[in-house]
Amino acid sequence: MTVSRAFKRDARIHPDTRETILRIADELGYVVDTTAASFRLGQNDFVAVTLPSLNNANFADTVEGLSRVLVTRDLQLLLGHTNYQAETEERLIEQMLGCQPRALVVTGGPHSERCRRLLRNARVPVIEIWDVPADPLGFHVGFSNAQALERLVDHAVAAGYRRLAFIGGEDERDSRGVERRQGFRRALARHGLESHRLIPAGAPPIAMAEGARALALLLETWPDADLVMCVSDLCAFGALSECQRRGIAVPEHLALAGFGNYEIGRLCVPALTTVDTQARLIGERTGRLILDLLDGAPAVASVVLEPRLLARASSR
Amino acid sequence: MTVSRAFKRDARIHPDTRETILRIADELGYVVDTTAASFRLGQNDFVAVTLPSLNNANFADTVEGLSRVLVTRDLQLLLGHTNYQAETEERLIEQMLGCQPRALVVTGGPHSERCRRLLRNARVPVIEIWDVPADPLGFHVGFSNAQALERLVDHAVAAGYRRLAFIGGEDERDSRGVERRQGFRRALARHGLESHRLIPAGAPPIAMAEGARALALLLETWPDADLVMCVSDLCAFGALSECQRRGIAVPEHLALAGFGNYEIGRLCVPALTTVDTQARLIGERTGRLILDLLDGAPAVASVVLEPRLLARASSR
DNA sequence: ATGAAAGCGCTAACAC
DNA sequence: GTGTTAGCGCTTTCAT
Repeated sequence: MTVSRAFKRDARIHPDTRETILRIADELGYVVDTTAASFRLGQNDFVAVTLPSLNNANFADTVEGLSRVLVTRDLQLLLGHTNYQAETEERLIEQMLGCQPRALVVTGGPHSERCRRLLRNARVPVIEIWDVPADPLGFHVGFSNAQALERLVDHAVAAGYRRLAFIGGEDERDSRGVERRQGFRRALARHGLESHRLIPAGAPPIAMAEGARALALLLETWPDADLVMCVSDLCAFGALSECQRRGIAVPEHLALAGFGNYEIGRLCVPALTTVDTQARLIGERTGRLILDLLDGAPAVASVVLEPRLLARASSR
Repeated sequence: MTVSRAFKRDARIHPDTRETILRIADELGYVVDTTAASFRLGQNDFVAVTLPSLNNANFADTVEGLSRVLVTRDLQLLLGHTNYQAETEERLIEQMLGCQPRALVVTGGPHSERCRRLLRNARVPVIEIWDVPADPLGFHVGFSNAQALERLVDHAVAAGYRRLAFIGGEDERDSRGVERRQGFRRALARHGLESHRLIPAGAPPIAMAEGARALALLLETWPDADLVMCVSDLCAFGALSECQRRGIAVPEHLALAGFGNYEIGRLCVPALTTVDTQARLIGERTGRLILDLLDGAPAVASVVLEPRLLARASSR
């Protein structure tokens, strides 16, 4: 017991005793067994986070923001990725819950029924992020993907575009993409415009190559389109690159818009009109929510952020 | 005890009993408490990984490859990032070792003295990746960044380029960048060419914006350069975008080369000459090494991969 | 300031 | 095939 106290910061122990113990521990190469401590305390210092994909700058920004907050309490991130597969997510979440984390942060996706049950019965706070779930499992920090796309459509229609197309969002595994496409259709319907120019982009993750391919498909299918919205900036850049290869002037012949405010959209020529989802802020707010929960402080169950429209040169 | 058996694969238990238990557990949302199991068994299922940055497609590929191998044994990744800061790395590695992982994978960076001591005294295998360390701490899986750059220079010189410049690699916190710059200088010296056209890119992580800024600086400082090599494809794309904004034809007026075979380099116009570092393979080989170590199988201490040169349209 | 006792949830070993 | 027992190393609680 005295040894245990010697290794704690604020324990009542005689300085000499502590010093002796620490010295001997050092000689012996003794280190506190944190697995035993975690077990005894029924919890450890992990905050578990699931992501659809590791290779995504937006999610990386969120994790960065989350990490920045949690590191102030020496909390460790236990990261896992689902590859946009519900079964993988199920396995991952089960494994993570078994680790008894202090909180579980779940990024998007339609969850399997079993997964939803696991999350609902979890003995730790569950925070869904990057979305405003219709049927929340607990806490959530995010924004409305559909509404963000509606804003983008409103802006494009105000700028005079009438024959809008959308690339992506047809694969149910990417629920945020699906929502964006729904927002696209809803907004066009509201404006009394056609919303049938929909191009599939294939299985998530939707990257640049998919955008290039989808643009080629668009030119065949809906050559009359005057603006193409893409499920992400990466996809939009792929489309832009295909325009460049084909000598199609952007935005003169065809306008483009992306989603997510990735760095590529700021740097490419022309720069992409997009929506800033405030990825880092999502992480920071999630982190603060977790700290509030751990402190027993009052915590709002629903944090809804406002994505910001960024009008750039890829559309007029 | 029977419940415990029900959750184990090769336990002697009646199929009906197991089924009943699993069903009820599922209803209850019960999951095995792995902190207790880890404690009881004296070890857990973590493999800890440090990365300089989370927001990097190359590192993400490596983690993806590693994960794909480790998941076959239900090993979990404990991921942490250092933000290219030696002090952050020290804190991170200390915390990770406290978790008693089965192995510790360390990505790059110059380590602090204390950090090196921690790693050397670690009671679990330490694997350095993404480099061929001069003074290995244990195992390593990587490639020679310097040699990869030398190959790239050889190719450029063979193509007729004589006034080569290099962007990045001046900040010691990015040891791989430093190595690449050294390789650049060494190869030029070998060819009897000048190697003084060096442009700083600032603090890591070097992203696209830094590349754009550095290209502007290059045009002021070394306007005679005929080819610019960049510390990464991201940086090179930034430089390319700056060329596009300034109406500089690539590769006719100025040729470009990147590093890392990022997706952007394949899609942009013109596509980037680059080096494929086989990021995913690094992860897979690291995973297999770890499995060998856990199995007590003979494991090679040093895995050196061969980066592949990819000649594309951004240089002739 | 230090020590004694109990128990966290699991699993190896053994009994039936 | 299933149940019983014991104990992993720590920390909380209470006693001294």
